[in-house]
Amino acid sequence: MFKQVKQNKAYQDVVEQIQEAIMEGTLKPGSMLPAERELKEQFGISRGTLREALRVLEQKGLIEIRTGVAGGSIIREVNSEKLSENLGLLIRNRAVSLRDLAEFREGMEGGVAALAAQRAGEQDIASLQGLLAVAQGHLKEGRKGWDAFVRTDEQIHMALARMSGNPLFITVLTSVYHNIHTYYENYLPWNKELLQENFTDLCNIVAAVSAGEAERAREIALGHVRRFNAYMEEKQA
Amino acid sequence: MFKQVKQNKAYQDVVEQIQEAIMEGTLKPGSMLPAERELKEQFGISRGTLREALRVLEQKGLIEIRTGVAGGSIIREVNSEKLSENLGLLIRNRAVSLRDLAEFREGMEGGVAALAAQRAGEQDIASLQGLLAVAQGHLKEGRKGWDAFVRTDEQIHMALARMSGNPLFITVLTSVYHNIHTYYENYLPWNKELLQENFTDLCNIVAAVSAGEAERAREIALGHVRRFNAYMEEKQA
DNA sequence: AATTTACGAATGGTTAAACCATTAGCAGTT
DNA sequence: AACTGCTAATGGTTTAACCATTCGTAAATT
Repeated sequence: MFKQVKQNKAYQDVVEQIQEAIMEGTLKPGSMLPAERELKEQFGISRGTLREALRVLEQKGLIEIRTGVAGGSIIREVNSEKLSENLGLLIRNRAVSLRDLAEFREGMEGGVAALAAQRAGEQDIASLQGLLAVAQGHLKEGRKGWDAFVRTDEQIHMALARMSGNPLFITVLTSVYHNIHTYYENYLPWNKELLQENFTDLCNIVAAVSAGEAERAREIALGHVRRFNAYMEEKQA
Repeated sequence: MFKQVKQNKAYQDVVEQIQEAIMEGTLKPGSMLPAERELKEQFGISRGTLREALRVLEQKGLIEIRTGVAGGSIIREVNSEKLSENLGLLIRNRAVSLRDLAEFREGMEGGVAALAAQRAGEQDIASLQGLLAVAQGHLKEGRKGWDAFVRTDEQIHMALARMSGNPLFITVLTSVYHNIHTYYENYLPWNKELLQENFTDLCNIVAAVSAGEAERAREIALGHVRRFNAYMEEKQA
């Protein structure tokens, strides 16, 4: 008949209050919370309890805590760092496999390329072409340039994500790349043909984006990721 | 010349030790940590410091803390709950627009439907058809069944995500749906034709999934989301 | 015998006051 | 002008005690 009364622990209540204030905009990024000895008075709790609350907020990525005379709790710009960290935990625990990551990427890259094609400005296109040039340079270096090439490849994909203008794509892809990288480094046998093929794909994607051809960009990007994933499956199996 | 010495705070050290033990498998899900008063001795720290560490581990989703005589810190099966929570925070805070959410959904639904078509078993297909029947029932109820229809629609999409077997899709789409729902409820003007059209789409998607036709499922799902988003843009503009 | 009640013990939750460690700014010195 | 050392404010940690919740068990009741 009646609803269970929610018995909040004191520190949870503090976390919620501060989190809501941040979400509402009452507390703005860059501003600081009062000192611990002041805050504990405002909330009417002990310092230990307050510190448990602050640790939680820190772990959520909502505040950063600094020591020293000008130290304290600084409200942070919300970012995807903790999300990425969390994803990394899942991966390490084998809850998310390399295959899962690759599949997920396959689902998103096409859409990202299409959006980028619709929205890229002149500056964006110039920066893409700059990255392509860098990639080509690394490719010419032979084996010792491979690592750098892969990183540049990743940068191009991230640049496309940014041009999509969609913070969700940017955040989620950032996390995926950050975590997929370790797999590549440790397990994937690279070779010259694969890199060359990748480079050609990238050139085609950039060309389609530059021309504003969304559907063509989508198709090429999707094919690019698919081919890459197929290679990976083959080598891993 | 020398590398900066990393001055770990005591609680961080504790977090790392316990986290590593969990990741390595030394501490298995379901097992319990010693009581706080015992643990603090083992680590050689005070109880307050230990509790800060436990709060962090709890916030990471690695342990669950229970009170009472048989209480304590239980090692949890790693799951995506906190990742979802984190994504929700990002969505709320970054003022991710409805359009961003819709675009992102557009990027993923096609791939999800295709994977579901490849992987759905007999039971999965039966449960999809059960959901369709429920949806149809709500549709017949007229206006008062609309809300229920929308919820069922969402359940069908979530079921497809689960059938994709990819924890990333499941996690991310769960967060997206959870957050897009509030928008729909508050801002979107539904009408009978739209719902009917949605229902037809769903039937077609389920048919394609049942037949194991991945590419057809992809196309229909993509078209479905696109048509829906277009309608939304029109009504919001 | 079965059920209910009351209590004890173990565990997490919270408090209080003190002291340690770090750091920005200032005052004095060179 | 540059260096040096002090001061004060802030987070980091410790200690010891008590409160609150919960499970098992023993006693009381039916």
